[in-house]
Amino acid sequence: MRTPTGAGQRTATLSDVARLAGVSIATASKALNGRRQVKAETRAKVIDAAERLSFSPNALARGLLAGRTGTVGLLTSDLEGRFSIPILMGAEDAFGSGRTSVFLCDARGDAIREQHHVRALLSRRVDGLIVVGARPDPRASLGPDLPVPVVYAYAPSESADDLSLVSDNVGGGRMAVEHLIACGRRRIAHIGGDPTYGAARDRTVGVLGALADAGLELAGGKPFYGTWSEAWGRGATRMLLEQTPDVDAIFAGSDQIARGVLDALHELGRDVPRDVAVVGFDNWEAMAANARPPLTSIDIRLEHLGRIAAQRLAAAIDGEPTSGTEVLPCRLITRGSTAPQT
Amino acid sequence: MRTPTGAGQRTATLSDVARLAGVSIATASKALNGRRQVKAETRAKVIDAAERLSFSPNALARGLLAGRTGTVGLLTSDLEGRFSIPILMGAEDAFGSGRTSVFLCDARGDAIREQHHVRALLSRRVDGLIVVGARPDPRASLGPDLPVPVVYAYAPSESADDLSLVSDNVGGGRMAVEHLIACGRRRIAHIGGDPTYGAARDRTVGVLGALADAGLELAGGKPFYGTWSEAWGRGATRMLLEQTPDVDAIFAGSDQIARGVLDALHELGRDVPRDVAVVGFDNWEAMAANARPPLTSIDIRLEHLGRIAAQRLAAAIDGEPTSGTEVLPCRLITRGSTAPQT
DNA sequence: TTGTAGGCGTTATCAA
DNA sequence: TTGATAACGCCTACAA
Repeated sequence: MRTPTGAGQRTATLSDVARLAGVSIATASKALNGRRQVKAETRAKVIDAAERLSFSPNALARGLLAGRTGTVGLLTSDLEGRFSIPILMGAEDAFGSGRTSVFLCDARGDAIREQHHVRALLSRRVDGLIVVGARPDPRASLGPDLPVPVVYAYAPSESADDLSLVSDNVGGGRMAVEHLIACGRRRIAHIGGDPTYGAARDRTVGVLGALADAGLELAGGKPFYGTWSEAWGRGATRMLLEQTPDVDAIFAGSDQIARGVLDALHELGRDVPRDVAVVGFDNWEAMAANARPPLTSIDIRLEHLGRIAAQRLAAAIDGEPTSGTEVLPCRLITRGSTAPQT
Repeated sequence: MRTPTGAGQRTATLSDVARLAGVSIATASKALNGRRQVKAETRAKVIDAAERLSFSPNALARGLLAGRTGTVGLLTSDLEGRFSIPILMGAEDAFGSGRTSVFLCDARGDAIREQHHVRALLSRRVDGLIVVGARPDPRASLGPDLPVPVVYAYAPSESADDLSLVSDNVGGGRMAVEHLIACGRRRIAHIGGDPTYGAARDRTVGVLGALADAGLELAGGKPFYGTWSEAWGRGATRMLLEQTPDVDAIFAGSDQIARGVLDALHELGRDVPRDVAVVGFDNWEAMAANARPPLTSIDIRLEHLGRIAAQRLAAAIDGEPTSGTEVLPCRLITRGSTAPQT
């Protein structure tokens, strides 16, 4: 039976349960919340009644009283969700089985919309906020005056008073090159992404560090910067091979760039990984795993980032705030595009 | 100044505002809510006080009273968010500026977890639910007894009593083939995805319909089914061209498959679009726009789907429920992989 | 035009 | 062991 509102049965309240069980509201509450000041028999009666009415406590009323809602806001600006979704999933995981739910709001890179969402979330009395930036560069802080703790993930806050969690792009770049060196490569080039991104420059820093440690120089003489696209990966590769034909490895600034690199190498008749090894960045499964050959890539572990963000936020909500920027390590995922040189 | 909890200032309540403005709580409420039974001067005083305290009404208290929370649950099972994120964005759009916020929960294809999330959402007293399935095949209904309206998007409910919104896969397949015919192609083949997906089979139905209308037959004699992967696109294309070398168009069941098709055609020395035109499905921007040449694709308009879902849900919440399955049309996005034959 | 009072559904305190 | 009662923050009759 449906009511005219399109909804099923009206939700039962605690007083319905109490009435059905023949006890007071207070007793029903205690019974359901596992308080021990209630006779086992009574408790059973109440629980039975609650089940029969499929009672579910009103979190609003509860939150009103407790001053906590078990609710967290995730504010993103990442249109496609490529970054925020894994972060969200990690966060959901860490918050554990349903004690905390997540409001996801997309500001679409618009400051006005962001303010708007912040207000909406605060009026819903979220216990805290996770802010995921549109790109991994520092972004404006939401300010120090919010009534709830905030964790910035992926993109750090510009303010050192905030807590920010970011991926270790320097370490990631280093890791890629160290892997290539371990595979026996010596003529290693780097085709980076958009140089206006700090992440692109950081990765280069790692690249140069690892090369220096091994007493090597960057093949091609300098990093190549362009855009985060396959087209750039193709173009840069052609340019690179023309001027430096003896390259035996290319570290690409993203998996999309790497796809372009693979394409161009294929066209130029270079075998991957025999002639040239390739490493990507992001470990974007759909891109990396379906490449030919499958692409070795640096995984920035966004789910892990989300998990840590949730942990830090939970700690802050419980009165143990932290601040500063935490840099989380990347991870190498080895696939067919690199292989030890025999 | 930070309190020890890591949070900024405590949030002001209506009574704080009232006290600062020197009026009663009731008057403050009326003033802020635009009731006209209040002197302009008083109203100004109250509004000023509210701003000074950066007062924001407690949505919990409000919802408790009103029986509505301005909150909706979006329950997905789509690990990567490729489908649910656009749907979410469309829904957010339609719900408009912040009157309604969306809880996003990912059940990860696990029925237990889904039940769990449903309970959590209901206890938070969401006004309604949008359920996005993991794949576009019918899925189990959440049941008729929920206290709030539900809209199934992308994957329909198995129950006709529910309201479901799905993409028109038959129409999409037809649209792809009609476009190819309009481009002057006559030897059109279809490389589909996983045949256990109703969507894969539906697209074929559309293909065959369009061909029949034009008095054509499917090149290759039958649709090729496999998996939703680039590798399958490559393999199937080789197989197809071996047995039917005169193919002049391929409609792929997904953009990933289409990428594989393009790859294989390139290797086999067939020019796209001159020798063979290619159409994909999904209009997955990252895949389609970066393909070489850029891929014409059928867009299933997920944001639009989300927008309609939100509208239907809002209507149901306002007491105008609907049921049955609504089939939403696709859209053709033309790019370089098809072109009128000259 | 303003203020008083009751109630939304819970939980916690205290008395019975 | 149980039950009455007072919050939580807001809105809305109704009374002043």
